[in-house]
Amino acid sequence: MEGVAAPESRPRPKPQGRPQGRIVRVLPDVGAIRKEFDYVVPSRWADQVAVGTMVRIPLHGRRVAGWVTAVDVEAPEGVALVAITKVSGLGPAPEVLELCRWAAWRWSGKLAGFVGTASPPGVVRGLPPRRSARVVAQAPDPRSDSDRWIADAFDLPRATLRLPPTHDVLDVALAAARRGDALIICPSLAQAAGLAKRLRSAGHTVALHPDDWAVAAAGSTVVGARAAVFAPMPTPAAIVVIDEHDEALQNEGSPTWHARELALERGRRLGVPVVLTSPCPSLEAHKVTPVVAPSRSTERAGWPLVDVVDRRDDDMGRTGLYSEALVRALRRGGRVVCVLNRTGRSRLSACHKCGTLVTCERCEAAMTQASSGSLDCPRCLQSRPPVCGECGSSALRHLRVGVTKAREELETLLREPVAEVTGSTRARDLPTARVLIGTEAVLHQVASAELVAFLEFDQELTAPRYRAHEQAMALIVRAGRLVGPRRSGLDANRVIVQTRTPRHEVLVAALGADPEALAGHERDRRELLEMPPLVSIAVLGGPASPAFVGAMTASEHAAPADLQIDESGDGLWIVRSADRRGLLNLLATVERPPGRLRLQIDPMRLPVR
DNA sequence: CGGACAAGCTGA
DNA sequence: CAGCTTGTCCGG
Repeated sequence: MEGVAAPESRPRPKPQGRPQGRIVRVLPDVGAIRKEFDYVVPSRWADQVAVGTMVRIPLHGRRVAGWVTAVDVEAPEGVALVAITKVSGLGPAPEVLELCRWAAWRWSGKLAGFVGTASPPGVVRGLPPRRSARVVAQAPDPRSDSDRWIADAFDLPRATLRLPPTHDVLDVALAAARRGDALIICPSLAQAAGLAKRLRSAGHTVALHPDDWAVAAAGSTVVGARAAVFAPMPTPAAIVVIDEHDEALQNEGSPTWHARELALERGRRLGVPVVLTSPCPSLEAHKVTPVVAPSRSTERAGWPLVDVVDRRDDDMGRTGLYSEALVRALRRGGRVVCVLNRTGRSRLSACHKCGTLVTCERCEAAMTQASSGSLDCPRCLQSRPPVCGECGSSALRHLRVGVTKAREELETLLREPVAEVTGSTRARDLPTARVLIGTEAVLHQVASAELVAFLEFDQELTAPRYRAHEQAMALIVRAGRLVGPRRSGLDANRVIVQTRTPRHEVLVAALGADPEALAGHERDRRELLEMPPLVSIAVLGGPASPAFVGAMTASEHAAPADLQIDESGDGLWIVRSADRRGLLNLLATVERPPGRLRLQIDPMRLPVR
């Protein structure tokens, strides 16, 4: 990309009648400004500005940062141009800038936000020389026979590789890097750093995004988390998205951009293959790529052993969270991880004496008990000591216990220390106890285990979120990576799932190592319920949303014929259409009313009515 | 975003 | 009506 290359001087036609110098268009790095402005470049810097260059500009009495988005533009009539005050350094190349423009349209976001994500974390004045030693990288893949199907996926313009949970993704990364400079996107930076290290051991020059921005811009394989989809790459040869089903690939805040979709778009524009990997491909991946899978036997071999414990006939009042089958398994040796997706001590309690449900005296919502013991109302944030509101007794029965209480119960049951792992536990100071318990965060913290037990999986299966089934499957996949591939034997590593719905399609698919079966069911359901990806949804919020919805319905711009607008209470509006392009174009063209408007396109979580 | 400027409000 | 607050506009 010329825009990124180190500046070199070459003759340019002198602009006529404008002795001040070249004129460039600049996008200011100021949140609320969507406009671009024209500036003069003093002649001493003329050779240093290209599309993407980061500059400082005077704007309305102050100096702000910005990006050059066009050079040698036609000067606007009747406006006295001001000069840029500084050339700060290199920024995203034109190719990435265009990708940012597309992203701003696709997720109704601000261009400056995306360009900022695509820019280096510090000032980059020049690029390091490209390192070309790739001797080891050219070595043949020792596993090329069994992994032929992986390399073959790169011969398609785009594909989803259904890689079993315990299959090493390094094989895919190597297959990509063998083709040249590869862009490899992982769900987390920690995963990216680990993969980068292993690729380097294999002889590849690897830039870890965003820290090694300049190395990437000079030309190398790039590994990073979701923002790496904007990494500078002069000569990309392939793009890989690892675990495309992982929610971490979508930006949590607004705009809700998704690295999978950006990777597909970037690959299409560059004409390079995009390979998504996942043990349980999302419906989004199914919709836009062919799914390439190994043989059934290879796939089965890469899934964990899953045991489903049917709790329908259990006396749960007596056994609580721990079935007899589970307790037997927990008592066997080895590291054990229990997962219960409820924080605190209890989510629902009743008085032990009078039986009254513990509710908030102000709003009557069920109160939750935190680890500290205090009762908190999740709705109106009232708080009170743990006593019955009716009779004042301090003896409470926990009807839906949280992790804190579950840990105490398990410790009593096993007569050995049980440690609670929370989201804030640092990986290096993981408790040394054999038995760990926590919310799903524990699956991110622990690297391996002999047993992973989901104490109450129905909560995941019935969660009021439209992606609940895919999310539940992703939890089993994650657990499977801790216990490893299936082996025979009574004491083999396994995932245990306690449930009252043992024939649930998620569990059937996990038991049979057959994620495709789940995808079929899920597609039908999403179609019926009009949920993404079969329709596109925009969630509008903020004080300006009623005015915006009004402007949308009154707009003479062609709206999609099936446009559907619903108010969901709490000031949110849900706008739906199966015609995504039409919906996005409408959102982009409707005049923005003054005031704050929050816009989320196809968010991971929808407000449920 | 944040400065400029206008229009509105308060107190004497 | 000065002096201040609040709102709206707009940037090259």
